[in-house]
Amino acid sequence: MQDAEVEPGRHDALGVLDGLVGYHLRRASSVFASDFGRAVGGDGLRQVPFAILSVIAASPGIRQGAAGEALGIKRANMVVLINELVEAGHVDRRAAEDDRRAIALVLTPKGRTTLENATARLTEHEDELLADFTAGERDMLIGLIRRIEAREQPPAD
Amino acid sequence: MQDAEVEPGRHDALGVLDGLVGYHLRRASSVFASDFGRAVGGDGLRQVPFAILSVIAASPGIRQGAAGEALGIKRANMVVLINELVEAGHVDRRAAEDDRRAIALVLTPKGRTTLENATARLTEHEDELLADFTAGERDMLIGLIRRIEAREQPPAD
DNA sequence: CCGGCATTGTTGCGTGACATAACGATCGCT
DNA sequence: AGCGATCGTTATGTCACGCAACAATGCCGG
Repeated sequence: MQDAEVEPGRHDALGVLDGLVGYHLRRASSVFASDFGRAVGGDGLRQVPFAILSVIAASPGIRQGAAGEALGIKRANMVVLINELVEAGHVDRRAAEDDRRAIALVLTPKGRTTLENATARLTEHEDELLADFTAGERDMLIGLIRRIEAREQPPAD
Repeated sequence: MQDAEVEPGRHDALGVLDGLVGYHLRRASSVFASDFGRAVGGDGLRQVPFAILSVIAASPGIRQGAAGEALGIKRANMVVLINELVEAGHVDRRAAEDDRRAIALVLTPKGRTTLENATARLTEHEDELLADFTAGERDMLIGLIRRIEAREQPPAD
């Protein structure tokens, strides 16, 4: 047995932090965030706007509030984000048919191609980042993470 | 086989987003972040400062820069964070012995108890959040996430 | 020994992703 | 008709970053 403080280098000296799932989740998430930037950041597309495009594509005509809810984004913050996407020509605001307060969101053709291009480059980057994962490990990972997401708690009201 | 768009409710209609590991990582990380707030947020302790306390406890006398590096925090941002911790009486700045530019960080007794209390409440909360995970699944999860962290890329310089 | 260069902490500023509170317009229900 | 809930909006604040420039100090080659 050697002295305990000999080699702190390998997996760092994080202390109790190293045993907490939350910390590792945070770091891993930031790794993917940086990679997102390398993949599509050059086009000025950020994570949240990309997520919004994806949701709208999956449910054309979705209400602004519903889109935000699916992504855990507050209505107040959606406004600015949708403004951006409209000004960028990726999204059209349309009046909802049955509710004059609401706004229905649809992708423009440009928005659709932007989403497709970004998705292609993004999956490519993810494959690279997860190169040493087997398909089974990758599914396992997504499965475990989804179970965590399911435990999300409402903000107490 | 039913129509594909029948029930978007259950696991949401996220579109391509649902297949991307990065997105799920982000959401799961935010679930833990909220839980962190519920666990120790009342004491005004945030994730990053807590992480710093943990690193200092693991390596007393560590340089400010080295502590930041272990956590992926830029030196510029460490200044404010350490200021906070010093003002809160959790950390002492000491002059490094061998380098008059550097600063050696140590926990105060108050900092140590704060760290211990937070750690206790935190692991408690994590156990709750991961209640339906077996020990094996939990280890599996941490293992997979750590492999992602290892793929972190330097900021190009 | 001394002049250039890297490193340490620091300051200032910008940004992205949130939160919270208050408001007008509209809807639904009684 | 009236009242509360809901939808989008505006304003404002916070947290966790990022980058650029700087003084003080350390290191090293000539």
